[in-house]
Order: sequence, then structure tokens, then C-alpha cells
Amino acid sequence: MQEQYNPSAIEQAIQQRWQENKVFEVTEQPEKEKFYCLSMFPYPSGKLHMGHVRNYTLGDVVSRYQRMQGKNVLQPMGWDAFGLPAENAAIQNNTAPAKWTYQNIEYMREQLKRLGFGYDWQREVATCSPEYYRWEQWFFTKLYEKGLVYKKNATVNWDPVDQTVLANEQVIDGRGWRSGAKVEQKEIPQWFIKITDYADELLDDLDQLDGWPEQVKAMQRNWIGRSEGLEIEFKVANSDQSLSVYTTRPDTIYGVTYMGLAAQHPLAREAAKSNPELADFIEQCKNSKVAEADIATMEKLGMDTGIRAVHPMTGEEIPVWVANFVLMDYGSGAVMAVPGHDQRDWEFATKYELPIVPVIEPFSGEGDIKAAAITEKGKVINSGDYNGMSSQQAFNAIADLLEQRGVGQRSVNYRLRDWGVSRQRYWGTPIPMLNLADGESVPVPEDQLPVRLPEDVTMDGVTSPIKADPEWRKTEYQGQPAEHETDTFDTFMESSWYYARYCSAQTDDAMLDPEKANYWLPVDQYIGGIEHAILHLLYARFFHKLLRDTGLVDSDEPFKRLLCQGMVLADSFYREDDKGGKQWISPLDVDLDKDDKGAVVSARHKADGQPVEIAGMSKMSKSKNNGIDPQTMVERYGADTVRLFMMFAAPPEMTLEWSDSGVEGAQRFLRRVWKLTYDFIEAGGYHQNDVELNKDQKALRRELHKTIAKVSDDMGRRQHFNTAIAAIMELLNHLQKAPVETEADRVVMGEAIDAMIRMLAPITPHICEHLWEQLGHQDSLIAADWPSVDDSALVEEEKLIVVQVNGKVRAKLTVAANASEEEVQSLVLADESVQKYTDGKTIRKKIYVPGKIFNIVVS
RNA sequence: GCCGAGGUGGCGGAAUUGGUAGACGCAGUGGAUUCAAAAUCCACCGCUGGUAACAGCGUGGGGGUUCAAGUCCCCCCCUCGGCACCA
Repeated sequence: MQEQYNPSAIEQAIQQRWQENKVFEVTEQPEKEKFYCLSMFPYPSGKLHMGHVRNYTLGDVVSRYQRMQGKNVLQPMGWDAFGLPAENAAIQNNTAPAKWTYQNIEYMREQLKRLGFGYDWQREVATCSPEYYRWEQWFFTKLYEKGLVYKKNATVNWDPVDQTVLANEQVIDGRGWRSGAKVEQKEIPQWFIKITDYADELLDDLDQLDGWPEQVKAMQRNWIGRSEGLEIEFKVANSDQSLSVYTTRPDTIYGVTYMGLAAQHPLAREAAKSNPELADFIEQCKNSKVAEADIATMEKLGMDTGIRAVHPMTGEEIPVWVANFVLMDYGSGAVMAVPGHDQRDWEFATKYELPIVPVIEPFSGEGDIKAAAITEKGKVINSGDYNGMSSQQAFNAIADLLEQRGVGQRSVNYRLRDWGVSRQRYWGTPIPMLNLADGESVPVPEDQLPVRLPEDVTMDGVTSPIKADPEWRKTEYQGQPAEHETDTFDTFMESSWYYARYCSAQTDDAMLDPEKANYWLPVDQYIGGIEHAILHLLYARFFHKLLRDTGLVDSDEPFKRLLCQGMVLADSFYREDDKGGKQWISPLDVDLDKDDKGAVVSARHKADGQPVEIAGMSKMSKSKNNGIDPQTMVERYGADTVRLFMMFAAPPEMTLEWSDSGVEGAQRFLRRVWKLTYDFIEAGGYHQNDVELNKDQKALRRELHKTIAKVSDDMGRRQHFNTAIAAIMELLNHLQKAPVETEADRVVMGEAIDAMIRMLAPITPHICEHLWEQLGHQDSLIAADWPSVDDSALVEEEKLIVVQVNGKVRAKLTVAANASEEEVQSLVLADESVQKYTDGKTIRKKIYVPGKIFNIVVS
């Protein structure tokens, strides 16, 4: 055995052996317990970043741990290969998105292999391949047949110069990123999938997901936003038209003093025909953004349409305003405004001097309607016959009346909107629909699938190549000329079912093989970034239910247990340039100055020694130039060190701060593990004889088994790998101090090293495999079992009792493990330092927590 | 703005069920080894006062419950994630 630890040599050799022996390729084995461990697949952006490394190390650790528990573990990998960045890169590098994407996949696959992740590569999928997306197209046509798909107008960001639709991220300060033109709102026809049909099930089934973080479930509940309320018809005065609104607060109906309409509402447009000022205002509203965050924070503007609505209870006429915060895409595009009891309505009414009428007296009695809206429920006032009722009573009475009169309807409403899946971009799955001459749309017949996306294209940066090419869309339907839909799917479509495709990735005559899918699904452990907590995870849950209702899978939910890992951060540094802009400097180019306590006081550029500004920890990103390249780190330290650091620096769900010296610390630990094993082998290695252990040897063995218990719990139940590693480090500290002279020493040391290597194996598999072999094991560590706890080794003869006086620690006593309360008490009271604090005082109370704490309360 | 998470030494973090705050690691300081350096090993390492023994203070801020609060309750401040066309 080499005395020095040399990671690159052993890692390459061991990875090659795994590959040759196909150790991670798995098949269904009905007699064996399965475990499906899935990490969110990457977008093939060029090279791996540290966020990927963290995500995939977590997945690999869980997979290898479960394998050591004797399970049949599936861990697949693939590529979320469609998306906007490929189009941008194609324009920049003058290449085609397909070529760029496939090259990136080749490169990143090698990076993943170099990190030692145990994937079953036979199951690899790339969502941009027709073998994959053809089944998505097929499935979409099935959903169409079931009536779950429809077409309607929806708002997009429109660049009037480039004549193109922009993604939200392509709109910068209200202008198109390429043209610089003011972005407008435009309505275009788009395809939608009826996720709202599944809203109740998506909400209710969250309760089954015991293995999901509460915060993610809470976010999904809020996103779905189920509410119970009333749909009310407001008659338009001097007209036979009416306005439909939804409200959760019919108890406040007497407080309605105006109505709000979306700019695109048909009534508003009609009114604008005879009102140029209003037409101008509506035109202005086209400039505002669509994102919810922007609408919530922008200045609320409005204008009276001149239209009057008739209050359904009082018969009074109330003004109808156009308001820029009412969106046509939500609900009916109209709201009833109760400025007394809704904050946004209050602000709007205050600004435009509309009346504010209080109709609720809050139960708490607090709140001043002159200062803010009172949103709390309470007792109804100023409301005719309903005065004196509670909000709840008035809700029911008013709902009953309006239902009776046929102008109200109790209804359940969701914040969740149907899923708009149309994108006007090129690099995505073509939507498998045909537009006929008469304006009708029909699905592409099954025998004509897939609708292939041409890959050999040139990007002009503005128009999608399939939109620019009139030949591509030409086709026939039942002998009549027809045109292919040139929009593509939202890329969330591909990521909504990839986890299921992995189960039978090679199947070419069906979307899934239900037998295989039902063996592996649901996914036992899903791991990915917290940024996907709502959209991706909700769409995937929805798709799973659609797959179920199509008869492809049996289960209700796709992911049993979910782990959302935090972001990876690094220090960031900058210098201000002449124009006041920030020039970001890579942390690799910066030296830190510290004071004598080790606190960082300033930073200097390595190149010129001149100071740079410290901007603190922030998410690794191109814009802050603080990304650390995993490849460089693996080349410098080896995959095991990088993996170990990532698992040790923070628990998975928290942010992780990159630290060069932390990585060196991780490497130092592995060298100590190496050295300990080397010295043990040099001292003679394992000794198996039955021997009598002395006190120290027993104590060491107790440490070992306490560690096994702790690490097993941390790895399995808690998934806090950082504390598992800390416990192994503590064990190593003990082992380094223990002798290996006698046979009994070596019996204990051998047992400990053996267990330590198996506990580290999921995290740092290469070094562990190598040391395992050096210790003389015939079978690969891949096939080894997780170490088990010997309860008899855990028995303690003594316990440490912390003695407190008035809650402050004043003494620590060691007592026999079986000592009674009376025995402990007499020892405590006899203690010198305890007496110091109790002498001359009255003992009021004594609290004994057996085996832990004895607290004396004195006056 | 709305929803969600977080705030503990110089730094990353630990404290799992209300029971010794600071495990483990990094940085730092002193020492051993070395021609020297790296590496390695040993010791110290929350803050303030004190030679020390020890004492007081201490988990973002303020208040409360309790024998006992980082942990539970109320109010406030700051940072981060998501907000439907980035993935």
C-alpha cells in the first residue's frame, strides 16, 4: 500500500472498474425491496456548476446508503435539454441550438462520471430527442381527446420592433433586451391544460406527502389558493349587460363603492370607443408588466369609464373604473371594490377620492378606517337588514338571497390558473396540433407522430426558424391543406414526466411500460433546488395524476420523500470603475488580510496588491464572477474531497458557502483516514481472535457503536450528512490516540476502521473502496452492508450529572448509571461548590431529570 | 406587495423531545519537528474583568411563559428564495 494518499490515481481506476462491472445498471427484481433515488436533471448549459455537484452528491450519497441497506437502487440521470439559453448561445456562437446542446451533454456527462456518481447510464434521456418528445406529443393529444386541453387568448410580452414575444427575463426595465423597444402587452391564442380540474386533488393529496418539507407543502397550498365565495352579477345601468365578479367577502357587499375592470375587459374597450381619454389610458396599460410581483408593487392607476353598475342590494348606481392592477387573465377580469375592508381598494379609493364606507366592526375593536382598511371579520353595520349579524351569518344570508334572485352563485375559486403551455420559441417540443383552413384546430394523428423539430437551422435572433420557414408548417389533414402549429411547449412539460420515462427509457412503442413504471414508482427520494418548490413540483404532481388517469401508472403521487437543497454561495469582490459601475473580481484572484483574531479586515487583488471591495457571500453566478469551477476543484483535490466538503459544510437544505480552506480541511481528514488505515495495516492488520478487552478498549468500542448509531440516524432519518461526518471525525480523533500494540488493540481498531470505512463509503466512495481492498477484503465495498450497532457495547457504567443552582451550572458530578434520585441528591448537596451557592439560603425546590440535570432553586 | 425560509464565536456550522450553548471543521495564536519551508504533531482559542481561582455577560432587537428558553408565545428589524415565458 502507498503511504501517501493520491486521489486522482485511485479515483480513475475505481471509476473504470465500476463501469466495466456495470455495477450501477439495475433491472426490476420483484423479490427485492426497491429504492428509486432521483436528482433533478440539469439543463445542459455547458459545464457543471457547484449547485449541480451539491445536488448530485446528495443523491449519490442517499443512493449508496440505501444500497448498503440491501435495496435494489435505481439512480438515473438525463438532460432537460430544451430551453431559451440554447437559442441565445446559438446566436452568440453562430451555431445551431441542437449542436450546442449535444456538445454540452457530451462534456457534462464526462464531468458527472469523473465525480463518481453511480448512475444507470442505460436509462439516460435527453428531452430534445424525438424519441423522448414524441411521447409528450402523443400524451398531449390524449389529453386533448379527454377535453383537458383548450385554446384561449392570453397576454404575452410583445416587442413591437422585433415583432416577437419575449420571456419575462428578456424584458429589462420595460424594454426588449435586444431592440430596446418599449414592451407591450398583447393577447394571442395559446394552448392551456386544465390543471384547475385537478386543483382539489392536488391540494388534498399534499396531506399524504409525509416525506415532504412542510414549507414546500405550505407554498403549494398557498399557490393553489382554494377559497370559498360568491360569484355575483352586477347589472350595468341603462343596459342589458352585466358584470360578473367573484368575492370571498359577500358580507361586505354594502361597502362596495365602485367596480374595477381590466384594461382589456370588453366593457372597457367599448366605453373607450367614445372616450379618447379612456382609450389613451387603456393604451398606457399595455406598457405595464405581467409578472405578479410587478403588479403588486407598481403604482395603482385607474380611470372612470363613465359606466355605472347597479348595486344588487341597494339599487344605487356605482361607478365602474378601469384599473391597471385588475388582470384579464384572472377570473372574470372585473372586481367589486370594498375600500373599507380591502387594503388595495382602500389605497385606490383614497387616491381617487372615492367614498369609503365602513360595513364591518371588527371583533377586536381595533382599526381606524381613516388610516387603513379593516380586513378583519366582525359585526356587520351600515348594511340594512343585515346589521348586527356576524361576518359569517351575513355571508350566508346574502349568498342565500342573491342565489334566490338568480344573480349570485356560491362557488369555490382557486388562485391557481390553468397551465399555459404555448411558447413562441424554436427550441422546444413542437405542439402537435394542426390548424385547418376554417380556423379549427385538430391533433396531429398518432401515426404521424412525432412532429419533428428541424435541428439544422440558423437563428436570426428574432423569429423562430420554424415560424420563419413557410414550408415547415405545410401539411395535409384528411386530404385538405393544413398547417402545423409553430408554437412549442413550455419546457416544464418535459420535466413533468422524465422521472417516469427513466423506468423504461428504452421502450420505443409506448410512453411508459406500466409494469416497469409500477415497480419503480413512486420515486422514494427526490432531490433538487428549493427554487422548484412550486412550479416544477406542482406540474410534475399534476402530470402524474394525468398518467394515472390514462392508465399508465397506479400511484397517486410521484415523489414520496423530497429534499430541497439550498444554494451554493461564494465570496464576491468588486472594484468600482470610472462610470461608477462594479467590476466583479473572482474570489480566486483575491488575497484576504486578517487581524490577529483571524477576522477578515480587507482584501487585495492578487495581480496588483491593491485593495478591492468585499461584497460578502452571494449565490455563485456569472454576473458576480464568483463561480468556482467544479472541474478545477476535482482536478486539484479529487472527487472524494469535493464531495466530502459539500456534504460537511452545511446541512442539505441550507445555503452552502464555498471555502477554499474548508476544502483543504476535507482533504486533510481523508489523509488522516488513509494514514490511520496505513498504520494499522503496517501494525499487522485485522486480528480476529476472541480476546478480553480492557477498560480503555471497551470505552473505545462504546465510542464506535455510539458513532454508528448516530451516523445511521443522521444518514437515514435526518439526512443531516454534516453531523454524520462530524461524528466520524470525532471517532477518528479517538482512534488516532488509541494504541495498536496488542492483539486486543487490533481487534477493536480493526472493527472500528472497518465500520468507519463503510460509513464513509456513500460520501467518499473511491478512497473507501481502495482502503477496503488494501485491508484484504475480497468483495467490493459496493456490495458491503451498512455497519450495525452492538447494543451491548453501548452500556454505560457512569453518568455525568449537571448540577444547577437557580438554573446556572455550578457543578458536574459523575454518578453510577443506576444511582437513585436519593443517592444523587445526597451527592449533590454534599458538593462543595453547590454549598457555596446554597449556604444561608432556603431551598425552595429541587428538580431532577434522571441521568442529566439536578437543579436547585434557592431564594 | 404576497407566500416561504433564515439570523448562534473571527468564519461555516452543532445543540434531534424545553435540560451543560458553541460538537465538528476552518481561520488565528504559541510550541515541537526541519538548514529552511511545506506537510505533520501538541496546546490554547465566545466576550469583558482578573496573574489565577473565578465572576459577570452572551444565540438579530424588545417583551413574556418556565425551576430551566437558541428551542415555546407576542411585537419589531435585517438577509435570502418563489411569484406563473429563466430553468
